[in-house]
Amino acid sequence: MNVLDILVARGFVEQITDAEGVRRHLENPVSCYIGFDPTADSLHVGSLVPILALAHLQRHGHRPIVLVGGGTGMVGDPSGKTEMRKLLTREQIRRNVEALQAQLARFIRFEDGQALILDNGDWLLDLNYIEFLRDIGRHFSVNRMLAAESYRMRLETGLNFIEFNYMLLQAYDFYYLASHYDCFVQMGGNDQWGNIVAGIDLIRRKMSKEAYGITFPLLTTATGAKMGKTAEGAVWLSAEKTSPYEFFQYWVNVDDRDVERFLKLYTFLPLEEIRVVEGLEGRELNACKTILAYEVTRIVHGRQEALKAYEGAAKVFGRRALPADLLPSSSIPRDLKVDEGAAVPSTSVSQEELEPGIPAFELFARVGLCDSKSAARRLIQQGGGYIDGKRIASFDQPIGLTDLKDGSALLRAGKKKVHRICVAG
RNA sequence: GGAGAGGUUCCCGAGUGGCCAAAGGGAGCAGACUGUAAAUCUGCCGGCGAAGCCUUCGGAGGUUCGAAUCCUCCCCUCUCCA
Repeated sequence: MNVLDILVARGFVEQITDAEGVRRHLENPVSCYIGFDPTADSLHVGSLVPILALAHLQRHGHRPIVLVGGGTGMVGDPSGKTEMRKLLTREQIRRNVEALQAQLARFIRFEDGQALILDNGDWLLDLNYIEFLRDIGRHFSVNRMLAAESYRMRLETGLNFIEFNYMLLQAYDFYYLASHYDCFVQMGGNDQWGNIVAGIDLIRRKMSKEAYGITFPLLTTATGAKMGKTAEGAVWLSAEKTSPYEFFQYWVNVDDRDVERFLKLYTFLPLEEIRVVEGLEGRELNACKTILAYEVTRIVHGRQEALKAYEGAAKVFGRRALPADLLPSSSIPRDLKVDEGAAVPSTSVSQEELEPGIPAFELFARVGLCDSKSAARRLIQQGGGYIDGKRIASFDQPIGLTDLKDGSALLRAGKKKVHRICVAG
């Protein structure tokens, strides 16, 4: 089966420059690249679709090229954005590039040249301006660029020259990879369409060769929110920025309507198995969400962490039966025994402090369950503060040794946020 | 460079001397209802133990008993002109 068909079937494809051409091109092992912006020191859930697309490609014998934008990051892509991004310093970009490279290695095998990871800073940073203008710039029609959909929003609010230039740089990247690495396929988010097409045009003019582009849908959740955004901000792939437990919870809490779509996109479970989900409704979907969460967490953080997160959730919210015939390819343990010390965040408090007791609202603020003491007070006054499942009656109720069983207690804010406290030492 | 418009609390956006911690909407949070879902309804939504106090309306000064609101300078954005 052609990878393209798989990508289409799993919902990865929004637009293709030339479906037949791409299919033919992918008959043989080829290279295929996606660029990642080094705007932060970690990727987030939004990057998962491109990453997994490359992983699928690799499974089908193609060679993924991951391009980290150490050069383009200096400029900033205006595509589809309302505002200009802050310019990062070279130093920040260098650090981010390194972090992203390490992260990407978790998803794609780079050994023995099965995949490449490149930094476009290597060829962009030393470009000679005049030469670049004469070689590359002359192939671009400003009229056409101005008409590009990706710039439209910015044409309304304002666009400066450095950003306007971005398209040339990305087109040049594609051309560079085509000529140096024999890579004629670029993929990216749908907002990259204009940049990708620009590269294809450049390759045609400079090399008289055909290149191809595939774009992914820009995902939003069923409620219309951007994928991977929560109140706390982005859901990151790095365990330091978003703990595996939080990450797991993000997926458990997806909207019913998103379950099937996400299983196809974010897991490697076979499509035939996922099809079963279509017939499920209501609470029946909960087991699917658990498996979805487990699978994605496993792909991102590894099996150990995924298990810990699953156990932690089971401990807080109770176990849920997972039918043996539901998504059987998943390696999730279906007879989970909940262990002590599962992945619930915890804080230890000294004996001396617990002796007299700490006012509940202070404790909630201190362990990070609430942003401030005021917020904690409001929470508890509204009946959203619990200790070991019992609602805390007043915000300044002291929490002391007598409230702890076996030296620990489970604090809960609202329905989903929990934190364990235990006696220090 | 010239002319004009504007920068308000997470976002959008009112407010043009005291009644402003600042309308309204969105987001978010809690409660009810549930299924760790959605929708709906109710409450909350700068900080500080409360009365009260402290910090906030691009930045720095100034006028005033009192400023987000008036004045000066500066920074930034947009529109039109060159």
